[in-house]
Amino acid sequence: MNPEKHATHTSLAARDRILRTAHALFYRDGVRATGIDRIIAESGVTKVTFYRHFSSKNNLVRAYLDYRHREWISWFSDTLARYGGCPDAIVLTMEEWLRTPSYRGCAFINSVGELSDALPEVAQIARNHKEAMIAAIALVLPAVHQRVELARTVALAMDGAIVRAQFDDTPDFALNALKRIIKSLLIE
Amino acid sequence: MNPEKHATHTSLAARDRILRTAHALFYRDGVRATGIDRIIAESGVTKVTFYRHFSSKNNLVRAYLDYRHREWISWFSDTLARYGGCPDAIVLTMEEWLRTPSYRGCAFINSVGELSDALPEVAQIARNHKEAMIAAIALVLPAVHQRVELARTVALAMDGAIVRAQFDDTPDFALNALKRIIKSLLIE
DNA sequence: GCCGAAGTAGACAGGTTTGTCTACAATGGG
DNA sequence: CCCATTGTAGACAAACCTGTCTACTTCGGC
Repeated sequence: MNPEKHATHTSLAARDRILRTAHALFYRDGVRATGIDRIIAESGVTKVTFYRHFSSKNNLVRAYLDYRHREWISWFSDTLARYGGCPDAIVLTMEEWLRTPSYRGCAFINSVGELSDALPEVAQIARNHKEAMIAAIALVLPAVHQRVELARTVALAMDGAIVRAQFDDTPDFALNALKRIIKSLLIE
Repeated sequence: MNPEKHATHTSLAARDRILRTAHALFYRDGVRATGIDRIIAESGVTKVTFYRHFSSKNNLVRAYLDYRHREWISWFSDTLARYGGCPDAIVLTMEEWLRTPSYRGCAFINSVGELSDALPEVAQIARNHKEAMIAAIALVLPAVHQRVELARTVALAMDGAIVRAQFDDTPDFALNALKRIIKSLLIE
């Protein structure tokens, strides 16, 4: 009855392949620009298999955003810790991300711009994602009071750097500006 | 020979109606989500008329971004001046924009996310737009040296506020965070 | 008054989109 | 060992996309 419990390893592999392919294509080319047929062909399944796992493209988009959220947040938390879990870790972690060759901005910001009318809950999904990002940031900030409010402000500057690095040739300016803003906020 | 010189007032009206309709729909619903047929129907022209003015959808998109750029920059400069042309005018101008009911974020950030592969020059168009925005900001900042560099940093924070306000219910947090960042940057 | 530019209505081509359908094979747990 | 689940291949429907085409009208400048 419960598909989660009855899923075999082969079915998990098929579902997983679809989700990974969708993630790669949706993130790289955009959700609207990517057709179901393309995802089906590149993940090596058939249409029936696909529609048995995801009853519609919108459901696949929801699964993609959920998958992206979990992957990105765990990568972000781990990388902040790897760089020492101090305020400086923020810019270093961002630098590592923004210099990734496959970097194409924030999947959630991009999806809100693309889908706000077609998939209304995407705004709420984006808010949840940013809230988790803010919580991770707060952990590496000094324990001033209103630490979460400070983390929110830092997160807003990060979003500015994220979109700026998306259309600049190099992320250098975005990273320098972010560093300057964080330093300035922490001096007070 | 020169279509600019031979254009009659009726033809200008038709071209203008198409451009305004395209602007409204592209900005509200996104470029990929808006079909040519819809723009044609809502601007009250026929397909032949449309394709006489814009030889392809991509050309219409370019014209839309150019139109948006000129309109937005002149509104932004005027509004900064209207609020006194001082640093405080930045947040007040942003507040006026972000509280507009039709607010849907920055047309250029949205277009980069949607079209970066389909229309490669959109990244350059976005950079040009932000450069003009930075120049307008610099005019209201105190005449410190490196004023333009300061304006660039302020612009990055504005971009953060722009995307944040796009998926929040109210722009209150984005505006407060922006105010805090600008104040902090100007204290030094 | 003629001619070119710009307008009208609407059919059409060729491609792409999402989603359904039939028919059949493999496989693993009760 | 049987049967539900999951998989395969591929045709199909119905809508939508961009762009072209024919055929006719309106209007302004030379």
